[in-house]
Amino acid sequence: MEGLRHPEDMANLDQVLAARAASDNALRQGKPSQEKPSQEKPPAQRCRTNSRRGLSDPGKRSYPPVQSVKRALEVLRAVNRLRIASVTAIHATTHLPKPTIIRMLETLMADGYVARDNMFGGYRVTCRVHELTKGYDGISMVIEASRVPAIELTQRIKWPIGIGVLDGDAISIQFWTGAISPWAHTNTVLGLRPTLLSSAMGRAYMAYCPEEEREKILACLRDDPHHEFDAQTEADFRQLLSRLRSTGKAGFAVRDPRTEPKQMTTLAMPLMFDDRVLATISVSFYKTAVPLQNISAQIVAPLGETRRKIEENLALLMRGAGAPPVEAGRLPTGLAPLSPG
Amino acid sequence: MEGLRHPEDMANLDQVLAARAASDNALRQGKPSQEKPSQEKPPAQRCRTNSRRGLSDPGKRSYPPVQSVKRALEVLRAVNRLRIASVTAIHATTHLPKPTIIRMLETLMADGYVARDNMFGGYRVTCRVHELTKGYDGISMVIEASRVPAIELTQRIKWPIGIGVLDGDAISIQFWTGAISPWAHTNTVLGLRPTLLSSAMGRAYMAYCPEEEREKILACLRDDPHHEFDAQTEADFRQLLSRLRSTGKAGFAVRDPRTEPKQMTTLAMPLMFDDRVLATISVSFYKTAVPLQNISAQIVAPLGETRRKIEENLALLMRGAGAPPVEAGRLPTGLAPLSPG
DNA sequence: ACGATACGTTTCGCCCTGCGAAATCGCCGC
DNA sequence: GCGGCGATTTCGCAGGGCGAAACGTATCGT
Repeated sequence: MEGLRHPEDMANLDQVLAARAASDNALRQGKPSQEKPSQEKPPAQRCRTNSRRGLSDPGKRSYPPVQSVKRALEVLRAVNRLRIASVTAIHATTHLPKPTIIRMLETLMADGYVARDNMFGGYRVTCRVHELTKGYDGISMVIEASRVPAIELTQRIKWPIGIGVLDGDAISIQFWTGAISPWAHTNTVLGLRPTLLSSAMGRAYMAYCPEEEREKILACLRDDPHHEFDAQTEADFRQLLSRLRSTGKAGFAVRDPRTEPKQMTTLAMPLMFDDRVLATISVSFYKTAVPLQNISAQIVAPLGETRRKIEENLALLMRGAGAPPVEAGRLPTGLAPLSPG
Repeated sequence: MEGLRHPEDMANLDQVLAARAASDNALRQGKPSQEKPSQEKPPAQRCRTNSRRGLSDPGKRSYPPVQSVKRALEVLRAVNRLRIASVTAIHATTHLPKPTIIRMLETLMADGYVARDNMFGGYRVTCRVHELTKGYDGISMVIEASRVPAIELTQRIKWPIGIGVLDGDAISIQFWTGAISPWAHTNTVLGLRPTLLSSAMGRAYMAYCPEEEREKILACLRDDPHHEFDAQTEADFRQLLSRLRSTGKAGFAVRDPRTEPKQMTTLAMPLMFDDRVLATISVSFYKTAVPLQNISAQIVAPLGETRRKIEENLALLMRGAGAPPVEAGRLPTGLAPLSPG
């Protein structure tokens, strides 16, 4: 319930987050998150993508947004809304001057995003627009769904959280809250590719992905000489996985204690939609810092709750993403906004 | 087989069509489509969206494409391809100067299409990009799939073809080849909303749409006092529909002969994907021009063939449109192009 | 630890591109 | 064949966009 309400709301997600950036940074620096007179110019601490520091501060923008680009996107959005769009209709919704609208439409047509002719009497978008969207499903969506809950979890339990997705024969870590964890043990883990066999994330993935996929992956591991994946190893691994699955929906995987860093452990859960594992989420912590009997309460329970929130978000985003081509409303109207009646 | 091979190819569809524009226009004017020395300047006949003339001629562009817009879209496309994109990676694929890339990214971020932070170390697209795509499914896609085959059909049988989609309690005509038919009987039918009960398109839709949808629509017609839809009418209509369905997949609907224009008739088929009717296609012709015994060969057969082509295209486009979030390849790689190894 | 190196970001002044009011053009309906 | 509507084009001005070069801030190797 505290998650996202509606795909539309997602546009605000990062704004919400941005608003939280200050406190994130404060947290990182151990300062109490006291309010500071907002008029006083903050110490101009730019944050770059390659900075280990917290969030990017949304204030300072060296470049003002490029006007023509904003307008073009506005026009493209309008054509999407209108389905079959006339210049006047676009003008009515965007209030841009008509020459500008035509200029943008010409530009969009030149790149093939929009088509026009009198057989349908207006402008429409073409399948080319998918090029502008294709990359969203997958890691981008997972991050969008995970960002807020993962940050909250880190603020709560202090240990860094990671998110990873399947990438070939390994997990690829794509998100990591080490920047706001007081106890991050390393600079970054972004881009690392923990093993499917011995890492917590890999095990969580393999345990909960659909059987068909699991078999295909195992077959690949078997065939690839890079992996020492003999019959015994496979049998042991399969048993590990089935034991994991038998713990039910709330199960979590643990990193093979024989892997580095040995003074830490990692604990992972799958992030699922339907029966697929879209990604996995993990927490890493010093073994000595969390006594064994406290792990359930201090780690597993919060992580499970975070997982639930993320999966809720994912479900909403998936629904919004793969919008059904024909709405199932009462009697759908709006495919044809041109209708004269 | 002669249809579209691959969603990617669709970008060329309109170019292919555009190349055909000249002959379309020639056809319209009854001139033999003789080649004219291409150096000789054609009579500068601009074609506008609201023109009844054939296709828009792709040559003349009063405005050159807006550079910054093209670049911004290029950057957005690159971010989509890269999933998590660094400035350098974008630079490598686009060869745009880095300041330009950053300027565009800032602009895209200002509009919320792109997000950035160091927790995932780069830029990614957000769910907001759906605003740039949303309008494609539905009529835009149907037209994209139908345009070429419908035009070919018109050139072959000469009678005008119409494409319509469900719009509330009627069909809305969204595409019409009257502009290139020598025997178009009226200026335009775009935007007209033929009845579900008595029009050929409406009947074709109702006959072949999923039962659940049909019942819902019939219930709405029953409840809406605007329609005189008494029990007897409904019974007759249901019988008509079931008789239509019983003719199998190749069935076609005919316009109620009591509706105007009475000297013509209209004949329609559904355009289906899976078990849904995405649109309907129709031909209208003078009753006296096509003797009853010739209708099957001169109208139904060519229309059926066209329908098949369009449905093939639709299937390809639908597949490309609703791309599965996780590819089912051997072992999918590429969700994470950042992987260092 | 400390430079070396790589990468992200910003500055700044020139110049050209994009702007939009107004004019033009083509269709439609009368 | 005229008037009105909507699409498209013209054209001269000026502000927006451009990118080489400079500048911080990280990471990496030793």
